[in-house]
Amino acid sequence: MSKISGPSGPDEIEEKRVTKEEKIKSAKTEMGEVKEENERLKMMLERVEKDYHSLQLRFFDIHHEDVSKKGLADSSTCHDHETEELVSLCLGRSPMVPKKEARIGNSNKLKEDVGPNLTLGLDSKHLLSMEVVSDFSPMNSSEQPKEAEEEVTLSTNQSAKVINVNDDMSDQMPAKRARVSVRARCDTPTMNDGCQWRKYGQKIAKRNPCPRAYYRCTVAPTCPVRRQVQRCAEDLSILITTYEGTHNHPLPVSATAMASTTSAAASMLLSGSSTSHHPTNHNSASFGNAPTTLQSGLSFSHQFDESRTKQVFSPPNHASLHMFPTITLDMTYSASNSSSLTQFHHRLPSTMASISNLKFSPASLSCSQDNNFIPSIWSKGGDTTTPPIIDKIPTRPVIKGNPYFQENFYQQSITNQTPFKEALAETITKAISTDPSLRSVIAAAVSSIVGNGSNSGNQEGAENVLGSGLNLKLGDHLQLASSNPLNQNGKGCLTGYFKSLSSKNSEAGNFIFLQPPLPFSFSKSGTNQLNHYVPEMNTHH
DNA sequence: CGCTTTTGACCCGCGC
DNA sequence: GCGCGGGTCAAAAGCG
Repeated sequence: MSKISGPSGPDEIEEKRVTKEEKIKSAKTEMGEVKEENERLKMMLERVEKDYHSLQLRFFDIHHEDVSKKGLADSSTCHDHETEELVSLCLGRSPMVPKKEARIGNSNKLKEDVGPNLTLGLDSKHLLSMEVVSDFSPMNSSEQPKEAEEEVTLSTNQSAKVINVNDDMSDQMPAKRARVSVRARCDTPTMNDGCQWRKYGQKIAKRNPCPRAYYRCTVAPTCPVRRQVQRCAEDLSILITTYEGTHNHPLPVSATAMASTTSAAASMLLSGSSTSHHPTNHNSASFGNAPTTLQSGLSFSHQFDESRTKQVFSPPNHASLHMFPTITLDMTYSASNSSSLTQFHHRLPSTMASISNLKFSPASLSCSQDNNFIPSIWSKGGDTTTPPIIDKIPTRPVIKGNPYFQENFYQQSITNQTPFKEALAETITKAISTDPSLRSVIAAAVSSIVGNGSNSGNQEGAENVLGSGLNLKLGDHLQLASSNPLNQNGKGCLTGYFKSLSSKNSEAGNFIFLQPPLPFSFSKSGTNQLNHYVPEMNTHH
């Protein structure tokens, strides 16, 4: 093998030049292809949006007719609808949207308003699971929520790599699940999220004298979803509900709100690294350790299970089964209650302090015990044990009730005498209007999520999307969130939610996504558990 | 009677 | 190996 030495001859230089040009050419070609692909996707999205709209309009028409009939027939029903309107505001519609538009659906308005943020009821192949894991796994499909649970993709950078933990990481890291913890002020034993839960255990956990109750989803016998409910030791009015797992069954519409919310939150968790560009997140070197704070309001804190706070800053590879990455949705701050904000700041450990930065009450869970402020429509059927709804309006964008909101507004009206609607509109509007950065932050997070989920874990792609300012993508993301098996029935909800948001406030779209949107039914379990959270010391262990 | 809740026992992983 | 703590099981009790 002779080695060519000495200065390159003119031929060689020419050759290099040609090679360079070829490279440039191919790069250009590639770029062109990508652009085309982008265009195609946009077109597709537009098409789907159109379809969605026409369906939605039809729905509104039908619904409106229905409402009108019922309204004429029963004045009490009117009241219900009022409540319904209120709730629908929290769910699918901008708080600013006049009820009539929201309900009846001004078609022109709708068409105009359906911004790129609209989330569509597509059967997204991207499963945005509550499981951290499932988002990145190529194996991940909605048919295999359980398998997804076993996959682990707690990558600090969560970058382009698609990791099938079963193959790649199972040996290194034990199975981890994303947990979504919801903190909300609630005087009742549990927040009613629309699902049916069966209590299977109760324990006194360390560092909290209040017993922790364990529930499993009983909607389907095989559903792996677990829920833990515990009062906050430092403020008994705060109820901490932690969800873990992915429903492997269709959910009642009333349950999709929480599912959407938790899946969205889990998504945030998953997108930890990408959201870490947020100024407050510089310390998020390891996955999920830093609180993700949305400055203008709703904030997520990534952390490990609160009961294991010692591990909060453990390196990711210090993983143990105990280290469930947990994202906390803090709904404890009521916009009308500035003092609670302050208190919360003081109470929280430093790592949590930032999450108290809530400027509105996005809560959407109900305290199941307190039926007083539950829309009468819910209790109409008399059977509070069954999730209302599916049979009535399967994909209803206007949801009947949002107990979470109810809870918060209940509180607000107690303290402020503020009417529900006004309070709702006020809080949401505030949050949205006071901090434009919120939108971008959420968009970033969501984009990264989608990048992970839809682009085969290609975060780069998500960033590109984000960078290109394609709000478009946001809708996708949201839909992704709602396509979680957790909320298989929730597409309409989230979709409507967003749509309305985008319709009235272009900045609101992303925001809502983070809100726990919804309607919840009353479960017997909820009402029977009043005493569970009164610190009972009779628990075992 | 069937379902849910209660609650003591048990299991498992971790740290020492 | 042992103790601790979180989580789950399952028999008994409760409830409608």
